[in-house]
Amino acid sequence: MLSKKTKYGLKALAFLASREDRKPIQIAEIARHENISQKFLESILLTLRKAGILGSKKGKGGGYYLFKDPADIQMTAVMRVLEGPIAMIPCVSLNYYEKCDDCPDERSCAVHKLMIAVRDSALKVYRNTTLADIIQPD
Amino acid sequence: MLSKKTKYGLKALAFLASREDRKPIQIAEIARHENISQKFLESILLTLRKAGILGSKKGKGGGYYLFKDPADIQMTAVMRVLEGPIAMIPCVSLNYYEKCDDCPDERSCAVHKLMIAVRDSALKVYRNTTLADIIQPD
DNA sequence: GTAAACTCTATTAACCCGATAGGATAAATA
DNA sequence: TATTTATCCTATCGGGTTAATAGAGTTTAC
Repeated sequence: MLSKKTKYGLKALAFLASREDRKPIQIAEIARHENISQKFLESILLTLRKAGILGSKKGKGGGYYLFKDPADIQMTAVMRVLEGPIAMIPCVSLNYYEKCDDCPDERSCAVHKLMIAVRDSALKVYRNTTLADIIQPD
Repeated sequence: MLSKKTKYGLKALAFLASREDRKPIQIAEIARHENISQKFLESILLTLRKAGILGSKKGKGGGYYLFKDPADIQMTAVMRVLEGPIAMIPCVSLNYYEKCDDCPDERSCAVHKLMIAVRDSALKVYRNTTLADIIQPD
């Protein structure tokens, strides 16, 4: 399941990207527009800022804004920050590899094999999709 | 994240499929061979039986066995039974569709769009992979 | 009829998620 | 410099899910 954190984060990013200007938008406005709990959104935007995807400005006239052009923001980065590893199981994770305790031999593990295929297919989608792509109407 | 339920279920299926004969195998033997808590595995195998993927035989000499040929068991079926819907969010689920409360228009929703692509890529993998495929060595 | 094995329900502990609260910090402006 | 605006950060909490365990019930082979 996609977490609400990721869902809200994506929606917020899409909202920011859909604005022509790059002026800071306040949390409250994003929350209102996307029907998101403001306090929860606050923590999500903070995460995205720490990950270098958003910039922020404090004080009056402050808010959040995209750091890069939407076409330069890959879904791989966004998903990793919000949802965590793209792999469904640590033993096939590129960035967070971890061995299974119970598995004597990865090469002959059926789960491993299947999950490699799933990971690769998801990666392909995330790598080929940018923020610009998902705000376009069909 | 892949649940342990799914992981163990897949391992058990792979173990059953790797046996040449189709005689019933006891839970205890599968659990031992795959390093799985026997009681937990018990409930998983029961689920797979109710879903028509496994057959069982009670009493002495009983156990679980594959109902069909491994090449006829698609991962779509297994994943749906063990892990649930393949879609990461109900609004893009083929079999368990549900509208988001907060989303005024699906067609213009960035999350929707991305998740459709992810779902399709996962489906492609699961549909093209059978139990026979994942027990083969590379 | 007895032992072997699946069936089913109930319970538990641990963990994670979504949400909220409250104050600290920083910037703009008058 | 005082005030207002808005982000920053930590802590907490309820509820739900997951993984695992326990135990009694039922069916079958021999």
